[in-house]
Amino acid sequence: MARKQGSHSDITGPKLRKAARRLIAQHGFAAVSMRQIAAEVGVQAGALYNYTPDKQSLLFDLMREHMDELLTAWDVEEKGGSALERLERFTRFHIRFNLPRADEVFIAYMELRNLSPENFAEIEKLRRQYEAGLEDILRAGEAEGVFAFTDLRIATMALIAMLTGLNTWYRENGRLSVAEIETIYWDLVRKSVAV
Amino acid sequence: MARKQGSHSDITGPKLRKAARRLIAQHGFAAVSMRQIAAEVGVQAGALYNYTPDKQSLLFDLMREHMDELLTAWDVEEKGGSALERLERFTRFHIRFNLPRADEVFIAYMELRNLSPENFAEIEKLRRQYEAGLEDILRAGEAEGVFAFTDLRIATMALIAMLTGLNTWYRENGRLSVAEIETIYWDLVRKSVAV
DNA sequence: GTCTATATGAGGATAGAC
DNA sequence: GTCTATCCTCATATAGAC
Repeated sequence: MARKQGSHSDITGPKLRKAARRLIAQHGFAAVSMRQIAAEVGVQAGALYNYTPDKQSLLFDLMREHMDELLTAWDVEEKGGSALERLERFTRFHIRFNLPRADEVFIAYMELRNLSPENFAEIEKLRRQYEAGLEDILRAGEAEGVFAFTDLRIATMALIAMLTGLNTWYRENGRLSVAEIETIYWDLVRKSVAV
Repeated sequence: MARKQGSHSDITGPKLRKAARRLIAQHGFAAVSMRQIAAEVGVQAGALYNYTPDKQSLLFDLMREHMDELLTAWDVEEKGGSALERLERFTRFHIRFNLPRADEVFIAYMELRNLSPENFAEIEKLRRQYEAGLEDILRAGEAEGVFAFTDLRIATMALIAMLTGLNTWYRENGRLSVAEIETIYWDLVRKSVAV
């Protein structure tokens, strides 16, 4: 039961991740120092190395955690049905999942170049997996005859870019609710691949 | 006629901009040092300060030059006509202009946070100008009754995000020509705002 | 215009005391 | 687990010689 005085591993760990996420999203990985992160956590820089072997691992862990959560959440959401239903579900899921995670999404897209080659490959694999989810839906819809597009791969990338772009201008407490935004985007998505 | 030996201002200047553009796009502004840039130019770091007052100005000049070229080029291209013609022209222009400028576009989107507040405001103004070009077209199309969308601002941002996203996956010598890509995207754009 | 040399500071990471 | 102190490297920017 007794816990050593000064032992805060269950507090400092999450605080470290949270501070790193916020600071990296705001200033960029290269521009943020371990000292800055430590200051936000409330410890000295040296103490951070009890929680991460180095700065690179810190970035990698943030990105992998984000991608894992994304894939797991989509796995739960994906429930079959017609291609049209599945595409609507994907559209709304993507918006609902990404909107409250502005920092994570920003980092996942902007800091790829700061990953070591091995770490980059791993994150890239997870991203491909997610893209494959949408690609499957579009392929199914084409087979059903409810979707039409010239190129499957381009349609996939174009839709993801369109939906993710929302994060660059969305601000909480804006003039539209998330539900309204979902519906507006669903209208654009649906028509863009309509027969 | 005579030129002092060792005077290379007309060579080193452009070389500096070119090296900075490439390195910043690859590694990020914060991660690139003046020494790295100088090495690529072929001079010592101190010599760069004959061409730029500081690192921040270097970034700002790159971004402003890019936005100026973009706005000037679109100004030439924009020739009136029906909203449908104008939207097709915008779509093809955006792709044709941005595709060969991967580094510039990347920097323009990724390094905004590394601009000083004043510089940020100026670049942001130019970006808004460009967005307003598309917004005008969509508004005109709605008035003509040839376009339909729920929200003008979202439609504008969604289309720009979709088109610009192309830069993240396009590789020269891929399986599709630029002309083919233009047509494929135009199909997606046209349908997404169709009545 | 470019060089070398340097001022001045900050960076990541580690060692050893508590 | 955290602290202080420190190593070592690298950064931007400037000064003055050529």
